[in-house]
Amino acid sequence: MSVVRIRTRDEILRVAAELFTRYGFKGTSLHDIAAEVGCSKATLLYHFAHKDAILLALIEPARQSLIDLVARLAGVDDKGVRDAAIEGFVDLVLRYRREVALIYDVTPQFLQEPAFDRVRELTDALVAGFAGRSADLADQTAAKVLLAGIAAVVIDDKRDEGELRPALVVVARRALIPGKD
Amino acid sequence: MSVVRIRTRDEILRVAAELFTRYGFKGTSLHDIAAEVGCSKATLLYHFAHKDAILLALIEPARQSLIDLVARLAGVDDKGVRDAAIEGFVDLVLRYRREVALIYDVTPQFLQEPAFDRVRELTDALVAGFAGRSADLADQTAAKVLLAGIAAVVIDDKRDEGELRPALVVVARRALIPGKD
DNA sequence: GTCTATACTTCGATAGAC
DNA sequence: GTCTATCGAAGTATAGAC
Repeated sequence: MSVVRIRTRDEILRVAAELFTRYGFKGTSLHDIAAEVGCSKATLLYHFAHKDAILLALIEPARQSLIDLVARLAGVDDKGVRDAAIEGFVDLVLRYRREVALIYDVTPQFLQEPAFDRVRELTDALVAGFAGRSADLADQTAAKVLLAGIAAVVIDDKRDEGELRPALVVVARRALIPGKD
Repeated sequence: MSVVRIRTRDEILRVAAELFTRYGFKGTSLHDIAAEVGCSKATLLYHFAHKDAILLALIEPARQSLIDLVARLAGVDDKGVRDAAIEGFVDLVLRYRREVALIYDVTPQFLQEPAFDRVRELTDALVAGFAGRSADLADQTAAKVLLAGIAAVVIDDKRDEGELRPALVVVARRALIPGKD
């Protein structure tokens, strides 16, 4: 029945998230996941076409949130877009820390996956937001540095969201607000 | 003879660097390297104990430069350490762009390698330098963001060193110089 | 519709001949 | 120092049980 299907599928995702986070994507075999779930490798591949599809399913919610954020920023005027982008992105990566870590674990290997097709244009839009839609190359470079740096810190730093959030917003504002040095 | 040994070894490194850069570490098999070099897989593994050892040999010069930079920063006083760290790090990653990209390609998988044992303490020393040896958590967070962000941009951005260097130094200074927002 | 058994392919690595 | 042959493990694929 579909209840069982969903249960098994969810259990696979739960176990895979745990093992991918602990041992990395490449460090976790289908055999490992199947053993922990209590099923066979073939059962995994009944629910997911291949190993990659398990990871893509895990990061899908984060990807949707990124799409939503970029859509929201499109409606913000040039004056407010920088702050909206900074706060929106910091909130997003703090909310999806595990997913961000998984994405970093498998890039650049996964960048050619169809599911990643639009990710490049999404991050480009975010960079434009961080740069306040400036055409200046130095502003865009600063935006790229902050975007990648914030994501990396959220993965690596174990402090909780309450401590991390203000520090990340402050450094982004300080680096991206022009005419201060 | 040793001349031949060195020639083959160097050729393996040359080909491996090219293939790793183009297809990624995981996307390049020993078979691929051997075919391009014109030898067998067993010959590769005569010169290098395992596949990982080829990559470690490729990034060794960059690792040595990082050790040198950290040693140099230890002799700089608190007042000048931030600028020295920023300029030293930007120069280093621009000099070893290919190696930095290779490292990012294989982390976090390689972080447990013995050769990476001291890398964590080296980057910690660099973070302290970026933060001007401040004990403030917000300063240290800003330092981590800039360090990771600069490395990521150097990998991703195809502009040459002359264009990139000033933009990177400026954003780091702006973000890390306190009392400006 | 859900799952098992099993076979196929590729990969990193080893053994032993020359 | 280099080769051929082969191993074990991993990801993948499919036929068929229930």
